[in-house]
Amino acid sequence: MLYSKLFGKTIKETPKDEESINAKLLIRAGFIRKEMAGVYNFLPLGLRVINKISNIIREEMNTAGGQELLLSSLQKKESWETTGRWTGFDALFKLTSQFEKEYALGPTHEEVLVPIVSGLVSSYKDLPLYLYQIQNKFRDEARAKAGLLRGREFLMKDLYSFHTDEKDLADYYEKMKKAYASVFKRVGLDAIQTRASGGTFSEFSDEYQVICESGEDEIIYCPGGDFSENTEISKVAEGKQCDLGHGALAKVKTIEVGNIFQLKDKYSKAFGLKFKDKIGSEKFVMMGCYGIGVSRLMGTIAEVYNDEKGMKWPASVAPFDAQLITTNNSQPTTNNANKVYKELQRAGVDVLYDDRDVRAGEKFADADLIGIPVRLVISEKTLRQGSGQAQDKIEFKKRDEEKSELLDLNEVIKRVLG
RNA sequence: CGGAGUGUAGUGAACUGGCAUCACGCUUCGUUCGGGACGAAGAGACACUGGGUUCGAUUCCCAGCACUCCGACCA
Repeated sequence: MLYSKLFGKTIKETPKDEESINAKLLIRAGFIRKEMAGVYNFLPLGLRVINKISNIIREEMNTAGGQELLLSSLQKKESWETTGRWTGFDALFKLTSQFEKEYALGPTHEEVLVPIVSGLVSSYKDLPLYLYQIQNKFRDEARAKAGLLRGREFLMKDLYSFHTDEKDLADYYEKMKKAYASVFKRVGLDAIQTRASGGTFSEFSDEYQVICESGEDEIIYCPGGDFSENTEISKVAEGKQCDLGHGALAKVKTIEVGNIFQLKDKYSKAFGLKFKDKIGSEKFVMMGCYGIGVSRLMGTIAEVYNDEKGMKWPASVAPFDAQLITTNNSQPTTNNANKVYKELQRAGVDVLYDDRDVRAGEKFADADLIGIPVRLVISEKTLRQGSGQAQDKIEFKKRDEEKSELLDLNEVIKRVLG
């Protein structure tokens, strides 16, 4: 991609209507634009990150047997009345059409999915079943805040599992824990599995919490990794020694990036979702649900991976693999850079080539702000040795390191893709 | 939803009861060219909305709206 053609610009000043790091940086770097409080638009750079994250989640959900589908955002009132959540779900967006008909804008999808499953599942042979989607959710938050961290419209992955019995649900629940651990690890986050309130469904749920000052949750956890509880439910005191000898339990602020629940038969009962078991008796389907806030995850990564110059994306979710820069517009430099750009693309490197006619300093500053993990520079220096003899090198520098090296194209490709 | 703060050009800021100012960005020209360069010439604003006070309001007052933060809330 040529930078000169990329829709979206970096801005030098930090926007005055944003306080959170994630919103300030992502807006300045040209990833997102605010629509209104709690609602953001994703520009091409931002969408690339969203897609990278989404695809990692897809891979893990598919590995866990999930089938992707896409459910409606506009939902019928009757289903929400069936579950008692038309009035029972505080953050439910309700809208009235020009014909005075009322609808819900989906904050979650049990009310849509369960009736569909109910029509298609009737035997134990149809179970278990794992269905998920990645889709915009709407929640009428009393107060949206912190950029992408708490929005009124946000992207979420929600998977629903359907089982013949509690044992099977519990087994899958454990399997999902592994899938979740894998997702967060792959996107570069250290997410702590945390015991939390089960809401109206069950005694407990498990949350995935990332330690971050700007988070609105608080956990008490063992640094050794064998214990973590949300302080909303925890009765454990900070400073207490870990039972397994890992030291003192600590209290920290966190961002909740995922939450998994055992719904059991709550929605099956509401919608009459039953199946016939092997001996022909009818039973309610047991359910679990498993959510990851995709856009919140992006915001969390922005909160964690940055410095005073800008973003420092983990390679797995970066909008591009590498950013290519020239420091001048002389013919030899430009010709060489054009050639390198093509060869990188041919080798499968997703590269953002800053071909603008601006000074080097501006390109460097923008590259640091955008935060692509690898910066490649082509200049007089890389094309000529100290003795004046011609050479064909590329300066390779990682965003999160200070040192740079002069490398051959092949070595660059190897390092970027490796 | 309670409390506080802020609304002026695409962005960030200033000033003022009497023709609205600056920087960045943008357009054109020239000089520059490894860390947001320099010079010259331009374009760009119903000063959030509505009311009030006043000869005159962007400025003072009231109401509303929007955004941010704190709190409450967050299946």
